[in-house]
Amino acid sequence: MEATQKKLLGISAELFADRGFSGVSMREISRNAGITQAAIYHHFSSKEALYIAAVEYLYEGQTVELVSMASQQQDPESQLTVTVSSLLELFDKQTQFRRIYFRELLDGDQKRLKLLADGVFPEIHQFLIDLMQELAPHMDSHLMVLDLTGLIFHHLEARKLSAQMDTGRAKHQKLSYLADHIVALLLNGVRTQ
Amino acid sequence: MEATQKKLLGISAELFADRGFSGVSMREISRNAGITQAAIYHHFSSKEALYIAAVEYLYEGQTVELVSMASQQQDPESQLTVTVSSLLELFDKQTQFRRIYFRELLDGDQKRLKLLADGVFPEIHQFLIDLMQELAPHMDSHLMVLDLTGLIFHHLEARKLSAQMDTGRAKHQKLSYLADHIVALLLNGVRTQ
DNA sequence: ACCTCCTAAACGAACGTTCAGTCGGTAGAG
DNA sequence: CTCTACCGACTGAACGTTCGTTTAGGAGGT
Repeated sequence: MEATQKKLLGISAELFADRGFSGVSMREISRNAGITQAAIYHHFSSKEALYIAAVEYLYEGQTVELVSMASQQQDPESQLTVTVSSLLELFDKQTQFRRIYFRELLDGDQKRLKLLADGVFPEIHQFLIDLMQELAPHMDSHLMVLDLTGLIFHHLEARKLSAQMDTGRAKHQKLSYLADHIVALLLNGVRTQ
Repeated sequence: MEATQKKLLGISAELFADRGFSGVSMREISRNAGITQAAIYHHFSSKEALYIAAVEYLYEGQTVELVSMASQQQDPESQLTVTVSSLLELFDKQTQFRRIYFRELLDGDQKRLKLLADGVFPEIHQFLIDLMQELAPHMDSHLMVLDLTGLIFHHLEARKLSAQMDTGRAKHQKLSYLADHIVALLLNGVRTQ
């Protein structure tokens, strides 16, 4: 792939994740990329095409990093612990992916959701299914994936909100504290161990 | 409040929830309200002021409905069951609030998040704290609220995504199935009962 | 005479997109 | 080895449209 094209995809992904499709203009993208607006149309046929390409570009990197985690642990419970804290750390850094995920949930049409479902979810799904199958064969693994992603993504994204609440305390911003809480909830629910 | 003003707020809330701040134009709002664009500025000073007013208008209705639920149940576990399915049903219908919540998580600045934290969360928080305190005094109730809202909101919003997946099945779209799953997870975690 | 609520029309700015043309490189023909 | 034709990558300028907002004024009630 061309250097300019890759640069455009990276910058577009960053801007679109930050402010959404209609919150970013082609002029702004071109300015950040150091080219003219017209040059974008040499590489992508429209703003929508650029957006979709940028989202796909963002999806590509995500699945690979997941597979190599947590499999070295022995018992399932340790694997879950490692998985949760790894996912928290990973998606704490991958802010763009997290935000695009939420934005696509809100605004993605059928076709774009299919892209998300086929391009990203199968791998994370399979990865978690293997774990959950061992840990909790009686649960609906499909829903378990949505539980985990929902808990992790929501906690990460809601930190800004927590910080605004009277009850919000510093520990709630710490990933390790979040991880312990989520693991405890997933393992035992609200019951005392 | 004036009828026109209320109508503007309702229509704005609907459109902004559907397509976001920059995805909706003042012309579109005025067209839907049956007035001219200029008339909006008689009631609201700017697009942003209208957006904020619409969001506040959307927040107002939410907290009241919560309080009257689930308190008639006896044991804490039944209360949780009723609460989860009530929240699922409520926010399944309140699509606008759900979408605005996610949008504000993504795009809300400090001031607007404070609005959300102070205007909506304290009530739902207190409501759930009372329940959780009884059910699980050893857990962090602040995080429990985020667990619950995260699980419920994410499951509801992710149904569109589930439908696109190979593993997506009809039962995953049923609220009662979701409710049973969430309650089971919250009560026991992944462990077999 | 004044206020509230509204319309018609227009403002400049920003939008996505297009178009003609330039520039460096490269390949085929002589 | 040079001329020429062509290529992809890009610029500068403009297209028509839509944007948020403003202005001047009118209708109706008090």
